[in-house]
Amino acid sequence: MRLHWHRTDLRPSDNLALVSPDADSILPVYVFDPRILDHAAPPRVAFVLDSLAALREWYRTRESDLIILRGEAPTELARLAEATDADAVSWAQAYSGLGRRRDDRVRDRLADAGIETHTVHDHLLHEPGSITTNDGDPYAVYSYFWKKWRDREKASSVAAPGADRLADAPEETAIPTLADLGFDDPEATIPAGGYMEARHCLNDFCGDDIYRYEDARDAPATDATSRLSPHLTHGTVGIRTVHDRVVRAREEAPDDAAREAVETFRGELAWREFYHHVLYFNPEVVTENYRGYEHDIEWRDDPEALQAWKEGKTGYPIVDAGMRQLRREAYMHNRVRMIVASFLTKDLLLDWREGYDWFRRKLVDHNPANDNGGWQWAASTGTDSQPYFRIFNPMTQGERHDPDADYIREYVPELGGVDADVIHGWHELSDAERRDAAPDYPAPIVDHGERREAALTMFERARGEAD
DNA sequence: GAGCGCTTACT
DNA sequence: GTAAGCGCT
Repeated sequence: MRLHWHRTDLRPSDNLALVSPDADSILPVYVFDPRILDHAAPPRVAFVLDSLAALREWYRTRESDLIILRGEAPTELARLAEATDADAVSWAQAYSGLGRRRDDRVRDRLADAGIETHTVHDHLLHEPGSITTNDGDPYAVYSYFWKKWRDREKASSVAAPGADRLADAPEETAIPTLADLGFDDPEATIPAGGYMEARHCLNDFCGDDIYRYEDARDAPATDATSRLSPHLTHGTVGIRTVHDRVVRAREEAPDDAAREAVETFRGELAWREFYHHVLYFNPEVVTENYRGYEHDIEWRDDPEALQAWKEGKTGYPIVDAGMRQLRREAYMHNRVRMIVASFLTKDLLLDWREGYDWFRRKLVDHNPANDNGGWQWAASTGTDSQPYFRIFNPMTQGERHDPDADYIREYVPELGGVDADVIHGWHELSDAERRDAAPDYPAPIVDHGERREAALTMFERARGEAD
């Protein structure tokens, strides 16, 4: 008998370890480890609890059960393995430094007890090290990575294990509540978790919105995105299942433009894999700049500006709408994530780590690979060597991507009755005009033009080009 | 076959 | 500005 340790693979089907032929029967287990929970936050834990309930139900209808444990993973898994006479424990390979260190401790502890461990690469279509430059190095530029990733053969999804492969549970265990785990209720409404919900998301998206993804993905008011990100982060859907369904959508595409749109979405799956590879080969990026500068970047220390950003009260409507969406839904449209990240680092001149930490606490889909990759891209400390210094103009971005200001008005009620042209020109109004239009919405807390120059100077100094 | 200069493109 | 490919040595 083998234990399967579920972590970010909260699904029964398209789960490689559950169908690998090396065990006659499998007993599934999930562990709430305080060392890992230290880095978690209410939105993600709430999503996990929801997903665990669905997964446990799947096992229970097959006369097995998901064992839920609390405590340090090495100790708990060794104890359960001994109690159930399991001779092995399997899990899906982790790619973050924290996850790999934890898994090393588990592997050592189990080896001491004479228990085998099996790890499988399950989270990515192409594991780290399998897509490299012609010299064999990991890529630091996405576009070259994409060219190789795009054309490489992908594995197909696998079925769920048959009931005959599942072991009887020795005891019934309870799923804890958020309060049991020491978390407050999230302030946001958390999207439903679970493998069924993930399937719905995937099928909804691939039946319709995927064909206009190219044109509509950057319009947050339309939101023609997949909403799959929490499911991919927590593994309520398998990546092979997603890719198979996307390829089917491409085959069923009505025309070339629709086929292109599907390919654009496939590019987003490649970004996810690219950033996982980057994190795997550079685990320190969660706290350090990927790109070295000659001197430290002299980020400002401005707690009030940081607080205004977190609360969505910067006086830049598109930024504030995004930050309010985050608090309300534990989610933010991806285009707006780029805008608020650029604003934090290039307008408020605050360290990307502050933004990354807030996202880590608030996003239901946070994972260190994608989130860190996105933050360091916005902060100009990451991969991609850019020919120009990237600074988003928050007004232009708002006008271009939310022209009717529908997204802004949805999330910023103070601007509810205000015309789009007034909203997009908010920075140009006099105090009296602003009071007149929306008395409860703040004036811009910084001047974008001034801060743009200050950002350029800050990075010139870091490069050692100015004093 | 590594080491170079040249070219190309960077969401 | 710089990573990566390419062709040449």
